[in-house]
Amino acid sequence: MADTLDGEQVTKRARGLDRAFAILEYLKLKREPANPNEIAAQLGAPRSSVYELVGLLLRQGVLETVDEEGRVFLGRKLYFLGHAYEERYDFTRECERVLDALASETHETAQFCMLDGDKYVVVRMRESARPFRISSDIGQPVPLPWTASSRLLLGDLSDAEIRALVPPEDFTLPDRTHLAPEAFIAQIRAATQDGFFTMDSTVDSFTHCFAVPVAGMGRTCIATLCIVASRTDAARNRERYIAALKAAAAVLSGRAPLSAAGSAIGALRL
Amino acid sequence: MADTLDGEQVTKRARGLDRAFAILEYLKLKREPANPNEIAAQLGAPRSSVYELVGLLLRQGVLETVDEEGRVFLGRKLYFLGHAYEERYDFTRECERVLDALASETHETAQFCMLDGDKYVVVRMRESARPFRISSDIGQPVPLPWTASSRLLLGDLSDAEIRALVPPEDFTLPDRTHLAPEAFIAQIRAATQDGFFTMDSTVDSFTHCFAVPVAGMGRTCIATLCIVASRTDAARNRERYIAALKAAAAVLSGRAPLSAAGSAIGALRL
DNA sequence: TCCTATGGTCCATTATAGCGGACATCAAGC
DNA sequence: GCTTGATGTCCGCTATAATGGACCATAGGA
Repeated sequence: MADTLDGEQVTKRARGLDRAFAILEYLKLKREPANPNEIAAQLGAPRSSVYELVGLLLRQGVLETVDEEGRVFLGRKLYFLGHAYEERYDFTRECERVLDALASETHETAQFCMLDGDKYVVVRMRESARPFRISSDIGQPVPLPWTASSRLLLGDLSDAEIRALVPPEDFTLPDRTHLAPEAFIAQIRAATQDGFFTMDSTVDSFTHCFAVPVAGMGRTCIATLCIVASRTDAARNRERYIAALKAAAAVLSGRAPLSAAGSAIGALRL
Repeated sequence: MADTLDGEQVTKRARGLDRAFAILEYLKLKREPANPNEIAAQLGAPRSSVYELVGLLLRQGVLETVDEEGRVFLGRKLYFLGHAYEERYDFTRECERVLDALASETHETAQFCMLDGDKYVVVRMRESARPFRISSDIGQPVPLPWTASSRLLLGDLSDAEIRALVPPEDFTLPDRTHLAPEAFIAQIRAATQDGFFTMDSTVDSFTHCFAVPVAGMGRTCIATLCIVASRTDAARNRERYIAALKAAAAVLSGRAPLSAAGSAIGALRL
């Protein structure tokens, strides 16, 4: 497997730092410990390199040994760094309150979502009491075309930028059907115009997703607020949910971290 | 300034990975954005190296650009990685509940603390409604001798290991007085024997700290639970607080992450 | 018993990452 | 205007990090 962030030119040797974060990313995705051997195999990276990197990361407390078989997982240091990130933006507190309000008002699952490179991620979430499980966990990257939010998140990019950003394979939906990039872009333009987007979930067959943009930093959409509801609920309460989302987004708009703005553009620079 | 983790032998060139995490650590401590120039100066690192590293970390989303002047801060990717760490241990949920119980029962600030290399850190905290501010933020490293918890956290180490672990300068307390290592070790032995330790805060003049050990993974203390109270409250409720802490620790003991066990030992290996 | 798969260490080679220092820019102070 | 300091870029040198592959140990399975 090649680099996740593929650099400008094809180099023979990978940079230690990039490999290190590939290891962390792998563990984040897998969500359970692994031994260096396995990590190397899954990453397609040289074993000797991975063993060395893992050793370094262990020394730093960025990885931790989990059992006697040498398996490792993400370490406490990452927790502290993540905590410092959170603390920086009192914006996050605002976000929590807005999600609470949304969830208690609609009794549905409410999410705050952003771009992470060329993927969509849920940043914060308030789960409803409803029995069904949600598609995506916090921080787990999801191909953009699979999500309602992406129709808003990419609103500030040109057609060419969108095509450059989204990997071709991401246009294949979970049900193996293919979404034409033109159709995707058309939906983006319409959604950005409307100020909301809704669609049936692509990852299950019984939920419907609502998304509205959170504006800020001179961009029309640096994040989205979403509701995930059962399709029957969604049909019954469509207008109410959209109104609730728009009201919530109004609270948040203009308060999000500046850094959010650089996200998609940063990915394009590569 | 030399490496924070000083390696075995003195090498001329620092490793990129170590520098990178030194940068992250610096920003975590500073708790606000900085430009690469300043980071390099503060770290005593070559500017060209720091500029390159910062560039790489920005590409990874581990750092984020914060303003037009090129200042950077910790990035969203760290938040996601930290979140994955948290999620891994349902132990954390248990911890939250225990802290809530402690806080509501005592109306004091309750903390869950661990070792981080050769420092003490607060991992989780429930702040009381009392007006005074707490000494230490989550994830901020504090010299061990300054804290009540350290008298328990180091209980499994030998005298020699303790002397090797704690940097000499850390024996100088915030009020500039010096604590003799022998006295420190004697307190550790006594506290470990007693199963608790209390002392007036070293960082302010009006609070008193209570700490009890959380056992697990074959060690007598992998973490501590603490209460920070005003000195008058502390005197009035001493026995009650200790009892509450011991009960809370009993709930947690045996459930903490295995990885915690490696912490102090790992630091000694260097 | 041998054979194979899995997990981990070690080492020489060489591409390159980290470094130092030159250079450019801009703003402030005198 | 000239100087100074703070910021960022660029480039060549060389110490060394990343690599491939040999090697070893262990555990099953045939």
